Amino acid sequence: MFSRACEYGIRATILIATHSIVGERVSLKDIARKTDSPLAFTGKVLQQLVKGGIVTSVQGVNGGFEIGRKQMEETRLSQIVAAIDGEQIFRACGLGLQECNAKKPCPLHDKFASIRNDLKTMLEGTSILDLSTGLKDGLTFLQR
Amino acid sequence: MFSRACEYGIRATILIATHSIVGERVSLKDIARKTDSPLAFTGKVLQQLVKGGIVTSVQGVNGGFEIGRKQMEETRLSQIVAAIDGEQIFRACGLGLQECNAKKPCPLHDKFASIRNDLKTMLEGTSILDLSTGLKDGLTFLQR
DNA sequence: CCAAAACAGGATAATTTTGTCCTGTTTAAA
DNA sequence: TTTAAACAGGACAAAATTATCCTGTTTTGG
Repeated sequence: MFSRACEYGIRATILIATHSIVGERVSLKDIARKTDSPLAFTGKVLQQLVKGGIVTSVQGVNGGFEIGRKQMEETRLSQIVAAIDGEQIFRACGLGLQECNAKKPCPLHDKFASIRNDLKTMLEGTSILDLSTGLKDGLTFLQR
Repeated sequence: MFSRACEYGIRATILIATHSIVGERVSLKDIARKTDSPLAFTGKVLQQLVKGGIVTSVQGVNGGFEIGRKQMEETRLSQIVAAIDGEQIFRACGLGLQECNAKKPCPLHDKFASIRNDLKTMLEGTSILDLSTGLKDGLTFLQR
């Protein structure tokens, strides 16, 4: 569904948020360890998220990644996905046709568009904060 | 969503069905042309579909691919996807965790499972014949 | 029988994705 | 001021996916 890079990015962002909630920064090293992700590669993904304005990075000793309270409330999962995988997943034809629309639909168009739209709605309706609270309370997990 | 290979496979199968409905076979050459797919690669995908029992191939002059009436009624889109991309898409965690379930869910588990299940239901409820009739009647398309 | 059409399948190549390594810069603390 | 922690980013490597090429086998029609 999502690329590896995107999965790592979402996991990293959720972890960062749970730390930011209690006023802490997280280092890439800790992110990689706590989300079971390859360190250097996750670093690249985080660079994309910083550029995309999803999370903030602080260099130097005691640096790391963080995300503001308002940001975690307002940022939607759809934005993380878009920042890493692009908008393709929200628009693309299920059968890979470049020009597939209501006027000239592929055989799966209607049924696929319905699912794709449900996915879009779900991703747009889910904030980083939504995903982080369960993790912070030990109800959800980011490993294995 | 689906791999390229899978998209080609679905498009090929639908095209084969529209020809089989009127008692014709289609050659790989025609399939590639009419579905805008790379010939040799599509050939490989079709080999998988033949092995998977989705379509039948006939060698020699006047050979090609075909699919029986009963097969096209009974075969579900989910089976094509499974034959090429595997069952991953029906089971996998949205965040890529290997062990994500109701007992130990990722933060997105419930919301993602719901969408994934809708997709599964849709694919299992759609037959090759369903997809082929619109194409045969000129209401849907497989190119561009 | 022979030629040509057509699928099967191995080998190889190109591209994309995933992943690692190394060097540089920033920054706080000792 | 020096050191070490930590992110940034370029270069490179590995793996997976996508795509092509070529040879072989099957089969029908002339």
